[in-house]
Amino acid sequence: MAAQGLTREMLTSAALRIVDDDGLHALSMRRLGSELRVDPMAAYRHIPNKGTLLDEVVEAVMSEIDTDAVDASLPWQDRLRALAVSYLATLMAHPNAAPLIAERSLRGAGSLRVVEKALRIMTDAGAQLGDAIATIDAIGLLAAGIAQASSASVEQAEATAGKPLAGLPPEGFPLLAQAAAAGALSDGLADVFNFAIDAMIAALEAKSPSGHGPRVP
Amino acid sequence: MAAQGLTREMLTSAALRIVDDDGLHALSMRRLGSELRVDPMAAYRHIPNKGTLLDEVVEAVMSEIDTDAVDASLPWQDRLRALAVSYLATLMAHPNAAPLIAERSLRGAGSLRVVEKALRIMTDAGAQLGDAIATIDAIGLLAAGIAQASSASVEQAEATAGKPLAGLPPEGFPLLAQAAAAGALSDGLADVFNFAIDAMIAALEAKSPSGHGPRVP
DNA sequence: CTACTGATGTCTACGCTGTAGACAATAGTA
DNA sequence: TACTATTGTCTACAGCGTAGACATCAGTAG
Repeated sequence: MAAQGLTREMLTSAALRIVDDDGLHALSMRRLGSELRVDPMAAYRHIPNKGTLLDEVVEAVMSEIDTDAVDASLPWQDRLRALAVSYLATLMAHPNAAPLIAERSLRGAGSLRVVEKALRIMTDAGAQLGDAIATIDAIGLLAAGIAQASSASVEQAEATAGKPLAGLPPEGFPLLAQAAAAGALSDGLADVFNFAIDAMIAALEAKSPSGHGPRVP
Repeated sequence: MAAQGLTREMLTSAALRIVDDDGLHALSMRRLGSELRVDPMAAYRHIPNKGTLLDEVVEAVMSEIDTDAVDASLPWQDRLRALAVSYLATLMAHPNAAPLIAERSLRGAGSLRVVEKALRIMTDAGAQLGDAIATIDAIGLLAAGIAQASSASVEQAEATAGKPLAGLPPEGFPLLAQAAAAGALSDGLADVFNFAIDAMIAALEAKSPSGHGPRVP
């Protein structure tokens, strides 16, 4: 007997809000119900189980990416980079949902739309389909990992009392200790992303038969 | 009153066996206890909570990697590749544990040992520490993603009735449909890994001041 | 207007989870 | 022999996802 009736969209957006605000572990059917002032079981009139609710949340996040925002007149390298950056930005806007996305993307149309767009950018530039898939796979997983890592200190590492390496014996791991001290493991994650993207783009360029991007009309 | 007394190692190896055999979801404290013919609560005499048990499982898997197996006389590119390949091979030997490793590596000495080794290979070759970190981050996340994806069809996708893209409208996603038909999304995952590694290595080579690998004595 | 039908929200209950706290039994030492 | 620390057992609690019965309502056919 809520306002005027539950909808799938209300469930999805409430679920995403819970995840954003209080983390993935806070999203339970009971919590979802109480958020919508409704019996926990009411959700099951609109979704078959919690798994599909999670899929819908992933779809909601992935649909925030505007694949048409990349300027078509730019060279393919820049378009690919722009798409990847906006993908990462979207994940960073919902870092608590990143594990979800890493696990359950490639299912709904919203996610596939982004992948298809990236594939087209690369194959239009002359890349092999297999190499293009390798590139988005690597970039997608990396972005999810980065977004997840960026929120790990907030949600999860509070159980381990601080940074991942805090309290580690610096002797035996001199390079890691040095990197941790320089903040390269947490602050420099955007650099990680850029480095990987540039590496993949350069590899695609090297493999492409023509020296510069071909333009197939 | 079991055989002669529980140990942390018995718990860890039993936990890993459960994960390997029946998946991550099958690992509960009750199941762990029944596997060892012991009360579920007995485990808590040796570990503070389930989370540290999971950390131990990650450590056990990571410790299977033999970082000294890579021939030190090889050029750094080959050594890095060998290390990455043996990392992926280890993950593929425990695909059900891959999500665990993606989430909880960089905590115990066993994991850090591998990372430190990779860092040293790269920095010895003249790479910047930041670039080296970017490389292992990307490779590590990618390997975990690949291992996870390779088992996803077994453990998880049985709920979604088959391959990720099965039952998708091919129109609208022509490239993805083509890739799925060619098996590039499941069979070609090793190629994804090789492509990414080669790309990262090439990027490191390009950034390194000296054209070929320097040898610091 | 009545009676039926389908949709939607509610309630109770089951088996599962991690784990706190009391109790029992055993091993090692003074 | 008596005390103590360690380790396994038992019971119990709050939480989880969700199956199934029941209640309430909107819309339609007679």
